[in-house]
Amino acid sequence: MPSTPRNRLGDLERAVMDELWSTTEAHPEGRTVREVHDAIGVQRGLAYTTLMTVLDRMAKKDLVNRERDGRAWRYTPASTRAELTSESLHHTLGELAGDTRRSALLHFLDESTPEEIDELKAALAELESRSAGARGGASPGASPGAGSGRA
Amino acid sequence: MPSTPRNRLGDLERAVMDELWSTTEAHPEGRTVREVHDAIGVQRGLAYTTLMTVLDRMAKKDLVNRERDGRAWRYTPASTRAELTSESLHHTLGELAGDTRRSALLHFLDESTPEEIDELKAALAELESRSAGARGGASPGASPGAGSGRA
DNA sequence: GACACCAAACTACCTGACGTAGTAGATGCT
DNA sequence: AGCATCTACTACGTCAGGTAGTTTGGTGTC
Repeated sequence: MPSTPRNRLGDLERAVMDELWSTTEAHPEGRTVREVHDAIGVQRGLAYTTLMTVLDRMAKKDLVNRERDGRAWRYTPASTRAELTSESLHHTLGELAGDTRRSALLHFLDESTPEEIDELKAALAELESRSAGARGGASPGASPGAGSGRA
Repeated sequence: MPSTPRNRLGDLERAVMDELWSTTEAHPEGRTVREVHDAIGVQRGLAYTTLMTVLDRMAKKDLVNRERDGRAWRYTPASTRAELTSESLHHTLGELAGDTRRSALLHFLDESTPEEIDELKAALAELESRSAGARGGASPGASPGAGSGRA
């Protein structure tokens, strides 16, 4: 479990997570500092050590995991983007009492696009069909088709 | 419109908003620094000027509005708790691509309590009944009775 | 009118997080 | 041994937030 807040990421931290997330399929073993630096640091004119420090801090915050690979570390995201987002949503809503939460949700939906609302409905339906399926013979683990494939 | 990010509040800022929110009905005119200090500053051992500074900053960030009352200012929340929460939710989800967002929502729902899910469904229903009502007059009865209970 | 009081304005300091990076030490390869 | 590369440690600037002191100006009072 996270040992430190790990809420709102900084800009570079966010960029690092994006980089790690977007390459987890291609590099399940994780990425080294060098690779991350090449991917996002060079174009920003950042020093190698900057990425090293940032990744080190992120590991301490349990935003990423790391594993030795020879003399280097390989970093992997500790959570998926979806998980982290979900966490953030819960965090935001968690401080509210039930009735206020209802009101906040209403506001939220009120300012959502039809697409977003459809996504939400789809997720709700998915959840329901899953729990319905669980009564007969569950197939856990398998995430929905949408999953992680990013643009 | 907000001139500054106004996302994530600090602890004291949050406490101040809570205080303002929880007393808007009793004090629609808003509260003075003195009152806020008495309400939440004294028990924390904070100086009067601390609350003054914090409220001043919050006004500059458009988190609160203020209005003269004799020589003092009266502070009122610039948004309801629900609005600010909704804003935060949008902000969190706004950075995601459609498919990732769906996945995030699914995760979110997955870790939500049945009550929370019911609240969400109620909000969705409320939204729908409202737009239906706009068309020709369905029965908007929907939610109100549901989860709210506590103070 | 002088004075005390109070609120506001201004200024300052500390701390923690983040972005940034240099230097030193360890390790492995040739 | 020499060199490259990686990690560890340290440091610094900046910004936001929490904290509070000092100064200024208005108001009521005697």
